[in-house]
Amino acid sequence: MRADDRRFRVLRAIVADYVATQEPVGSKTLVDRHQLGVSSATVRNDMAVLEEEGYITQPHTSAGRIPTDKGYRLFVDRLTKVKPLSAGERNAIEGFLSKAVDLDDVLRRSVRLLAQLTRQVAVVQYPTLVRSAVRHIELVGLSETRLLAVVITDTGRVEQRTLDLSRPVSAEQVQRLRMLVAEQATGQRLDQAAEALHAIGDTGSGVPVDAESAEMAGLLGTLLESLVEHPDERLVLSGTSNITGSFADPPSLRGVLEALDEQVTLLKLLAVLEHPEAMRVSIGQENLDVNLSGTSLVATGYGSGEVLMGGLAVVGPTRMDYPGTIAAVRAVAQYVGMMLSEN
Amino acid sequence: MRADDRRFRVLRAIVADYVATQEPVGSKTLVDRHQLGVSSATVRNDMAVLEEEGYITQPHTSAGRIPTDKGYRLFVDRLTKVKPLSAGERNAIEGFLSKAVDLDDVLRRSVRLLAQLTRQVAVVQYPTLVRSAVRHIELVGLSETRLLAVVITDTGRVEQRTLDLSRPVSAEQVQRLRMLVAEQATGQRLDQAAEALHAIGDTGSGVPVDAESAEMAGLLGTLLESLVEHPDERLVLSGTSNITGSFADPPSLRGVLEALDEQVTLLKLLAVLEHPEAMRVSIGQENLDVNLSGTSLVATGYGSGEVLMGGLAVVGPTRMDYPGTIAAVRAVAQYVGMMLSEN
DNA sequence: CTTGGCAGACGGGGACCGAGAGTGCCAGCT
DNA sequence: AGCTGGCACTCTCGGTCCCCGTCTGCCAAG
Repeated sequence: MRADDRRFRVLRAIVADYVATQEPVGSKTLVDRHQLGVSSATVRNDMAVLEEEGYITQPHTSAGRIPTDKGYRLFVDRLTKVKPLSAGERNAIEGFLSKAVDLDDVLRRSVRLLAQLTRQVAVVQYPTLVRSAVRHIELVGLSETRLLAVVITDTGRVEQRTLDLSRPVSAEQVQRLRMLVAEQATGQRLDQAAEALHAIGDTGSGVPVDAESAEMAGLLGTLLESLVEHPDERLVLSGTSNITGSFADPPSLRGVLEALDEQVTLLKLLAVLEHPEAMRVSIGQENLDVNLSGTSLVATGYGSGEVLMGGLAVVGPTRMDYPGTIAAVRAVAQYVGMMLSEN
Repeated sequence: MRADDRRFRVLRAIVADYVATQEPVGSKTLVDRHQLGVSSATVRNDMAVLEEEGYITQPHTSAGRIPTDKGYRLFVDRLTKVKPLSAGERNAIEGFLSKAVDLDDVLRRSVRLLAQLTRQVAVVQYPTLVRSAVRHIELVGLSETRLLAVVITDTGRVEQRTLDLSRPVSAEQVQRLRMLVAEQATGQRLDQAAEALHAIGDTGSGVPVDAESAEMAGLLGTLLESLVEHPDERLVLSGTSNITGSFADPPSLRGVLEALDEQVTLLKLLAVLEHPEAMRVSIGQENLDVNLSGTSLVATGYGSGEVLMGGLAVVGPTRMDYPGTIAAVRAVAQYVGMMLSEN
């Protein structure tokens, strides 16, 4: 398999050169710039094979080769050592993030930082509330059938959701419910509180309540569950201007910006993450959205310990510095996780 | 002043044509497309005068003329009738916005709508909390010297701010403060509550408190004031992809995106608004930011009645349909104001 | 299996040119 | 005095042509 091995080295060299120069790379420049130990003719043969196997392609006859999505995929899959960030960079990250005063600030600083480090577009998802305990739940009647629930956790996070009720409730009922909820949920972990609220109304719960309150308590319980399970569907974006250089072609640039504006696609891509440590690279056509067929997404989760709190990603052209981006994404994710756990 | 009058009509025609076609407009096409009642030669003379006065310019010798910033300024200042939106459009706005379930949703739908209506970039600022009453204030100790204050208003808005204390406080002190604040502030309008909190510690307030609590109450008071006075410094953006067409030139496009990313500039531009009805158009170089020297900003405030709650704007190329944009911005601002007042 | 050599293909860039659009100016008309 | 038609001039834009350089594929020899 020595020949196969060399072919992979050729592919790697092509990726490296193309990422650096943004220009199709030919056999001669390849042997000049990398120590491949063979002549350009040999490289040409290897390139012919690589092309036949679909790893590289030429934009037009008699131009150099550029990697295909499949080529990048192989390159990324075989990445062994992710070059760690320099001590200076790590210090810069820590210094910049530690100045954050609240959740919004942490997230905004993180995306910004990530965008600057990678010179691409960065995205961070608002975190979930796993493991937090309920400090207070406030209920506000918006209309006869709409209730706003505000949940404050002991970690200082605040979440609000609207509740749609099946039948109208009176102000007194809301007031009673408020007391009931305070009694049952305060101090508990979110999931426990959810359970407790569901239990109300069940026979033998020991808490005497009317039917409406029981229903609403149930709704609240489900709401708490959804707070725990479903990550917030908000995203923070930064560095949009960085991709102007990467997509000179106006229509494709427009497409990318549209996709970023939509957010739906991004949320879907981030939703597949299941573990904070998981690093997912999605290249070109692998993204479902046609608008993103020219981009790659480097995504990972963040959280405290094993618990996934949210996702974080970098979006850039398929022609990007994967090792560098992966390193930056991972590092920032780790710091964000730390910042959010230690509170 | 008949000649002067005609010259203005020529300028108006140039603006109209240039906005429509995006191409420099010459004297002949001008007389063809508009009923100016004079020959092209006369128009040429007028154009020469307009150019000398700085209202129009030619990109290069023997091309048509395009309006300068000064030209747009005159055009906008002399705008009398803002064409009202069609009934269909108004219905569409109302229908789309009325589906919103909470504040975030209202704002997101508004920007989105505005971006679609104008085919440009839309910005909305989070609203202030004027006139709201305090339903609940929750305090969470983050560290010995940091306190998170969460304010819930009767309108269902939730705001959180961090408080930096000059000396460490104990959990019991925070607990005592919580009771105190609940007693003094709940149910009051924000500004009244702020006053009440400041009054604590003053001689003769009748409320016996220790020095630390008094200090913290004071801090809370100032915090409430700042909630009332300073608009939230968050913005929601939409329609970024729309400007790719308007700025074919990559570097200038990048500049605009950078400015939008920064937000600081936008916040400054929105900060000058003082009244919900005020409509402010800032053209080209009038924007302080060099990155925005090719764009115009059409901004207005929104709120309930006389009270300004926040700003709302459209950013686009100086070559934009001012009457249409102004109409759309005004209409959306009115609806947003309504949505946020009626809650 | 590798290498050097060679012919062939093809895009990019520069030079050239003609068409078209637009201007400025002037003389004449009202 | 102001408007108009005419005319000469200027300049950009788009198309064509052609050459240069680069890169490939293939082949025969090591």
